[in-house]
Amino acid sequence: MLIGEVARRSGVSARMLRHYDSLGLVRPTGRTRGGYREYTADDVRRVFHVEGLRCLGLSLRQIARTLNEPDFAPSALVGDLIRRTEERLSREHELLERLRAVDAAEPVGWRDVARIVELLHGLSSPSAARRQQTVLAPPGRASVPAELLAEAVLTESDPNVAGALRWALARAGRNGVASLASGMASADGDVRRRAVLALAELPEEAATVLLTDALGDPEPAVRRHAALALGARGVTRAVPALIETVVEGPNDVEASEILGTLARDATWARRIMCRLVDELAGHAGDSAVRMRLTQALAEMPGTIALNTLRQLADDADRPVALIASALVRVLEGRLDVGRPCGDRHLGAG
Amino acid sequence: MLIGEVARRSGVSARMLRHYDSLGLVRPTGRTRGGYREYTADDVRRVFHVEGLRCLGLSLRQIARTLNEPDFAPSALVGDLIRRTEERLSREHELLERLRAVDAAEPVGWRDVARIVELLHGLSSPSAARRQQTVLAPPGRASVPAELLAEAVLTESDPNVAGALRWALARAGRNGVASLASGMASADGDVRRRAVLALAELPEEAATVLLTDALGDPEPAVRRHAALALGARGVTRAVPALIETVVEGPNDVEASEILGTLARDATWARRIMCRLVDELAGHAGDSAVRMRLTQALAEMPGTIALNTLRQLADDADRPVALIASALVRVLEGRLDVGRPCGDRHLGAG
DNA sequence: TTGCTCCTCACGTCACGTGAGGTGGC
DNA sequence: TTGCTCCTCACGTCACGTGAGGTGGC
Repeated sequence: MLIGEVARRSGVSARMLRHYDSLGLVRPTGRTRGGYREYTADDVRRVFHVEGLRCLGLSLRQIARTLNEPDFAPSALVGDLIRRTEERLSREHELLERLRAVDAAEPVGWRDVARIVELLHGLSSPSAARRQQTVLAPPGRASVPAELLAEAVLTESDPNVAGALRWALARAGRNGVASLASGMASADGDVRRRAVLALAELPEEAATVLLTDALGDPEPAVRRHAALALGARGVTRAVPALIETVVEGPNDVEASEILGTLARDATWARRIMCRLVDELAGHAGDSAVRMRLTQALAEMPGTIALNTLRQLADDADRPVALIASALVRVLEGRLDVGRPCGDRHLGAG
Repeated sequence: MLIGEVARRSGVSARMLRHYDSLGLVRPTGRTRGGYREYTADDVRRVFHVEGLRCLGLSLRQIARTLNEPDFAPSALVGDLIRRTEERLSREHELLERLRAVDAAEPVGWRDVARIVELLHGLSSPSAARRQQTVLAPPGRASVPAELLAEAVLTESDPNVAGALRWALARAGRNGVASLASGMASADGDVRRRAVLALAELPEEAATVLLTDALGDPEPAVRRHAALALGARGVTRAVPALIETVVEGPNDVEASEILGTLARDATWARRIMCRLVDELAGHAGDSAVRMRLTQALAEMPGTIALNTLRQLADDADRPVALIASALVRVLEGRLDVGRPCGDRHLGAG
């Protein structure tokens, strides 16, 4: 079979078949009197063998080794090819991320493009100080696109840099919410927590909606931060998660204060009181939880928690009783200043 | 600044800086009397600009255009780079899949490797006939690794080829179950359905476990096929899904037969009867559903459904009443042959 | 004078494509 | 004789690395 026919059957160009010949990869068994290469069926099979290995990413040199060195086993080389491919894949992935970030920023000219790349480098620098500086004083004094800030805030582990990112994000307009929304869909609880913390500082309605979804998050910290942010916005759907926050511990003081604010509405005051009393009864054995709940009672507006606290002052749990009686005294003081002339008293303090 | 200093600061090799100079990308503003290149601060800025664009994947030629042609806008080229990167990414991804498939097959020599690649090509051919042939008569007459068959069965849309794949998979040993398990974790309902159909033909205990999990699948077709396979294995946990299958329609005849077999156990006979009667009452308005349930009653062993069917023969729903009375006649015939001499009767038929 | 830096020129990499200039076989 | 296929030789691609052989400035 002449070279053209082999090329047609195998899809390998005649040029490459001559190249294979010169490298010794596939030498046609014979030549015609005119010097034409003549391939046997076996030669053609070799061509297919070579193509098979090439489509695994082996170089022609490596294929030559597989043909000439009988001890050259596949396992090590295949493992190596896998590793290299994974590396290329992750590099290409990062490149794509950069390109998409540039595209999203809608640069006007190439100077803009170069500036965005510099910014991306700064935001993903291994040095926290450099990241911080990039957020606070971006190159070219231009503003950082909100999408980039949102992307960065989702992976930022340094609390100072994260704070700076949230600050900048809140000033960067509404484009960040969409990126934070995709962060909320992450399987990684830390990413969702960072997204919630950033959403907490965005005043937009869309942020409030996402925070409300986050109340059902499997991660307690995510629920907690969502509840605090929503409570501060007066969203009463956060009440159960706020109560949970008081019970669980972290951020309980803040949660108690917010519950106190929400309880300015008479209906909600009743509901919240009811939930707090329920939880007190439900955690009979747990002194720490009951102390936090007791302190939450003291945040209720006016004196609506006074009778409950008086009962708790006689509680069998000593620390709870002590705190409750101290709080009763404070509230009774509040009763005094609550009299018609009370305001003057306070002013005189 | 001399070239070495610029190289150190920018990370670009002196060789490349000379190359940039020769291409006109970054020409140092001056030369010393000795002919040394002298870069100004502005020249160095240009070097960084060029590096920024290079890390987006622009070729040096393209960067030269961005510098020399003021009308050369970023948008089109960036879009093009994104597309090309996505293409490379998907090619690299396919390569990685191939390499992993080869690695998993633990080839002894390079001939083995080439054969597996040929096999992969055959299995992912756009021609269904070619895929079919690859499964039934693999190249080199070697057996196809179970993992590859499992991978292929998860994406195979042609019913004939899928059937051949399941047949081959059932013969290929137990290695396929792990791949099918990852198919069960897919977000794509079609993939999970194909996985269940393949698991149904694997006798291993691990397959039964996965099928049991599939009873809780959100996709009705997945639950249905899992229930049929489990029921056929005598797994009574499939009963609720089998009842659901009778109610929903597709595969109801098969589901009824399996329920009949499971009802040979007296306890389960009672439970299944109870569920069927419940469903009959619960679908008062729906003639089609009630007909399927009535036919399922006829599959109950012996004559345990006879009284229920007699009641249904007087049902207000005409088609249901007609079917029920026909079935009552059949069952009463069964009563006859149930007499001591019945067997002889049957044998004489 | 001794290192060090810089200079230009040029080859090699890798898997090809694309000629130029010439010839064999129907 | 006219197309067609084949031959060899060799340059170009692309972003570099690595010399060779020589020189400038402390």
